[in-house]
Amino acid sequence: MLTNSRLVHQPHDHDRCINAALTRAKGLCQERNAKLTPTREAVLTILWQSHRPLGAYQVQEQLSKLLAKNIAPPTVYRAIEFLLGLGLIHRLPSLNAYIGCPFPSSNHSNLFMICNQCGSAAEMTDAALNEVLQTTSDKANFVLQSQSVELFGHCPQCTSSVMSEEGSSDV
Amino acid sequence: MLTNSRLVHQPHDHDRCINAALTRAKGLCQERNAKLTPTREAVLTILWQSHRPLGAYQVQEQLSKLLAKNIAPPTVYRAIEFLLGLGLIHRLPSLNAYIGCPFPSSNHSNLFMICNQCGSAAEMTDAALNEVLQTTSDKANFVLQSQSVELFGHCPQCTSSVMSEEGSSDV
DNA sequence: AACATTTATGTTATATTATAACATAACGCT
DNA sequence: AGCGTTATGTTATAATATAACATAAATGTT
Repeated sequence: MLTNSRLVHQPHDHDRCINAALTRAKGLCQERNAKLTPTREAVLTILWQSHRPLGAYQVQEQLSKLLAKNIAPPTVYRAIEFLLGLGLIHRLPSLNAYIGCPFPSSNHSNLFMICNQCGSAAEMTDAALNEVLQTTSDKANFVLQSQSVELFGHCPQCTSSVMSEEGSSDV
Repeated sequence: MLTNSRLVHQPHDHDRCINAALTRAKGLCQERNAKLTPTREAVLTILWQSHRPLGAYQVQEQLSKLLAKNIAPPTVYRAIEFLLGLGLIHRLPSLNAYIGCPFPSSNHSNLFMICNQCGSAAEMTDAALNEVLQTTSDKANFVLQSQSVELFGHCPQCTSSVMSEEGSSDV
């Protein structure tokens, strides 16, 4: 089972995460003859800097700052589209938001655990899950092409902090 | 395994579907002391009339016709919110669309099979799936509260028609 | 190097989905 | 009837996403 749950939910050297992600991205782009332009690289970095999914307009803000000029929505959406195409990021439909993918080269079908409290999203792949989805589809004569699985609840960190300080409420 | 796959994908007397759904809705509202007002009932009917999920503004159009007066978005969204709250309809996040729920009273977690070709969406519940999701969450110390599972592909009908007439392409 | 071709970005406008805020109307209770 | 609660009407606007066309940058070809 591939997961970045521990990385998302525990303190760690996040700069190394980001660098590793950029290195992977560059490798993948070379393989595919795709160009990781400065804009695209900046968007990828921005998405990786946050363990929470970011909306396109949040990306826009940060991108404008980072590149020190006004960036219009289409530029952001184009970069997002490019990165989605390579599997370097994912879209979380229920949040209208985007997040870096920790294992872009593995041919996986994604599952997200989204914390209702802190907004973090951890990605996993689970063979058992994919089997069940395939079996269920087969039973219904449904030809499965892709999937979106979003789980909502409380991440480990928020669960333990809820235990100590009472009366916390979700976002 | 609860499913409305056959109903969605095969010809049937759909008026009976709708009537049954309305009857269930009325029962549920009585239980919960909730009022199924004409507007809400109309929205539910409209959503049931289509086996494809409808966007809020599609509902608005049809509702305006049905009630023979201009209906503004907030009215639609309020009715939708009400129906969602009772579990009478579901939202499909990846489509920004809504659809009637075939088994609102059963305490289920939903899965949708969405056809990329005809746009139909069939709902199912699958015990095995829910177990896997629970197990996966447990392993990650994630406290699961709710979920959204959307499968994309080709429904049985479209799959068989693809076989006969070649060269069809997805929406 | 000069040119054509493709690819990426800039720019403006607008479509689509959803909600805020406040006003009015309908309902349910005493 | 009067009062509080719930539902709807109305206007404006927020948030998300894309269309359409112009420019620029990179790439390939002669």
